Amino acid sequence: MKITLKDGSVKEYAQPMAVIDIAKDISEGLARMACAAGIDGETVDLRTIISQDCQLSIYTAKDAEGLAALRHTASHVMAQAIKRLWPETKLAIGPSIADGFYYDVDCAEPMTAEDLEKIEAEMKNIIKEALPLERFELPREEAIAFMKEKAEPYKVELIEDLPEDARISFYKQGEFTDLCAGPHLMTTKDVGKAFKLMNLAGAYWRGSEKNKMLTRVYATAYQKKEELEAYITMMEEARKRDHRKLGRELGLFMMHDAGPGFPFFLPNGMVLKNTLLDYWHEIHKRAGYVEISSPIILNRSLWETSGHWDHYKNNMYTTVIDEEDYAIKPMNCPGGILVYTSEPRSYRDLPMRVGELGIVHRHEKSGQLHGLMRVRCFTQDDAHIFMMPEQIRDEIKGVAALFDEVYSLLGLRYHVELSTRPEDSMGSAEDWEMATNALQGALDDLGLEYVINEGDGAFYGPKIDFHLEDSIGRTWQCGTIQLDFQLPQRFELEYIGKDGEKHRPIMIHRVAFGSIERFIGILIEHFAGAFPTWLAPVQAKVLPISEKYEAYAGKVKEALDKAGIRAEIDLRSEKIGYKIREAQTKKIPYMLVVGQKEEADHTVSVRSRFKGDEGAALLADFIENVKKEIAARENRPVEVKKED
RNA sequence: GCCGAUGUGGCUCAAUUGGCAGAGCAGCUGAUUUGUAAUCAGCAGGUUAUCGGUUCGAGUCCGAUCAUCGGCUCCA
Repeated sequence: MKITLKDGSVKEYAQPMAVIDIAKDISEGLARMACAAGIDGETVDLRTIISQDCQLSIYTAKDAEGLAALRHTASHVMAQAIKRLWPETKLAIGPSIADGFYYDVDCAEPMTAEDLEKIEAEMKNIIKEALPLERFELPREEAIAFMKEKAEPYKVELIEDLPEDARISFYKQGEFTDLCAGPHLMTTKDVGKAFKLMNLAGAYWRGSEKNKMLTRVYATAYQKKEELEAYITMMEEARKRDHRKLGRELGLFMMHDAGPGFPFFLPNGMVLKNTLLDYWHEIHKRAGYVEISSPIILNRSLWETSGHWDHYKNNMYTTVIDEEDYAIKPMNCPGGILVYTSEPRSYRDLPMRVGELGIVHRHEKSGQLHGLMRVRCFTQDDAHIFMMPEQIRDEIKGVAALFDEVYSLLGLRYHVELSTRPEDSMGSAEDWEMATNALQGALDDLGLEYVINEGDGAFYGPKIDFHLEDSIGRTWQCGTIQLDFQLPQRFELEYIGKDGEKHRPIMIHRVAFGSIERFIGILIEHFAGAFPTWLAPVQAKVLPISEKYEAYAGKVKEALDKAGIRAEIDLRSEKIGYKIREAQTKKIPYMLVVGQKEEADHTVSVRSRFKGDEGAALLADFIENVKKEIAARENRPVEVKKED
């Protein structure tokens, strides 16, 4: 194909097979695009062309697809480098992901951090070589033979899973060829310099722990060096907000070898926890919930009825008392159910919303603990709703709306997942359809966006999960709404209907925070420890300029105490700058500087952690304003200051 | 549980090839009495995660265990 460039010269190109061009020579790049897409290059200001299966698509350089192609090509370059350095290594898969890309490999010798540097160096060579990426296809059988010859068992397995009549595509760059659907950049040179190998991890082949564990090399790549640097800086900043670090610095919680996975809440953390629970009580009371408390240890026969003894025993702490088996509860549902069965129920009682702040213990395997996010003992802000089938949709709606209110108040971003009937489910198809429709209908009514996880529901019913983000973008399931047909049957729950007959209620299990511990972990990272005033363990700190003003400072503190504002006083013989610095690093919302002027005028000099020096205010006025701010549970802009 | 890494005062980190465990911050004591992000001096604080091994000698090398970190799997 001949193309005439802007300068009048004529260049000939092979039919593009895989093309992405982040060319500096825009006129040539545009010419290629014009050729490929059959459009007039001069009228288009696009920087990227990608071909997939010979179908050309055009993206701007900023498009996610363009970046994904860059990273995917980088992953091929990485695999090529690894094969050059250790030819015996077997390749598995190497996709682009949200923050970069990875490649799973099966290597004879364990890889080390130093190896990453070697790989990076070899990748630079490959990029310098500017190897063109050539796409070709083979029929399935030939493709299998091809990968067998290359002694790549994982690739063979992948191809064997493709349909009989499939034509399998490969991408070749120099001596290296990989099974791949594409798309890719035109040459290895186009990967550029903005890439970095991040770390090593283990990952099971095909995500199953029954399979061999492979070595996963994580890396990232960007189009521009500045973008890569910005990403690395962002990750460093994010690490400063790690709840484990802030939890220690702010005196919120601690861990101890005496109980791995069992968090200790420190005084400041308890204030935070209790404040959240006060809020929880308030909104649940308003939403028509009652609250109960059920025992932490219950006997074996109860757990057999609930099914936990059979299905969850490995995660349960059990003990023998007076020759009888007991278990510490891993979930609160049986307790709630026993309360339901404590007296006959009428349709008039339904829906019955039974809340419980239940402490549960689960023996999570050692490798899965993570600060407050994943612990072995936690408090669920649980509730069980017993209802008639026709009430499902409205109840779900009420619960989802309540969750949205909680997350919105705190400015938390979340995403919703709807999980549907799994293969080994119980209950009739009609029940499942009704329940799933109810969940979906409720989400639609509320206008909430959600993704559907087909077949990912619990065996007893479909569910809606609410996922929140931590500081480095990992998401954690917090809220969940689960419909349950099974436990009402196992416990033979009943209510007397309008018709005078016995009917079986349906249950919802739901948590808004999920676990208080995890939710606090999320909040610490979300606010970078600088909580809005209503949540801050210490809301104001009185800072006398010198000993001479201790008496007045004491009066100020007393007034704050009386007004219900959580206040402390700093009586050390330090300079005011030192006291401010410390209060600031402890992320206390208000610092009240008091000296001669303030004492004479009955004022306080207000320094806001967020806004800096705000000048003098009458003590009474300050108290009124802060009380209002606390009562309204005002949010605060999230910001991380330099020295925090 | 699996793969890889790490473990030194409360915290952050030093300690050349194996050769006397150190600093800053925090704490305590004293001096200082201070006006919006670090006043000065002194004191105290460690069985180098634990157990075992190699060695004349181990924070350092080897093994096991525990915990933590990054992932995988599982999950709130």
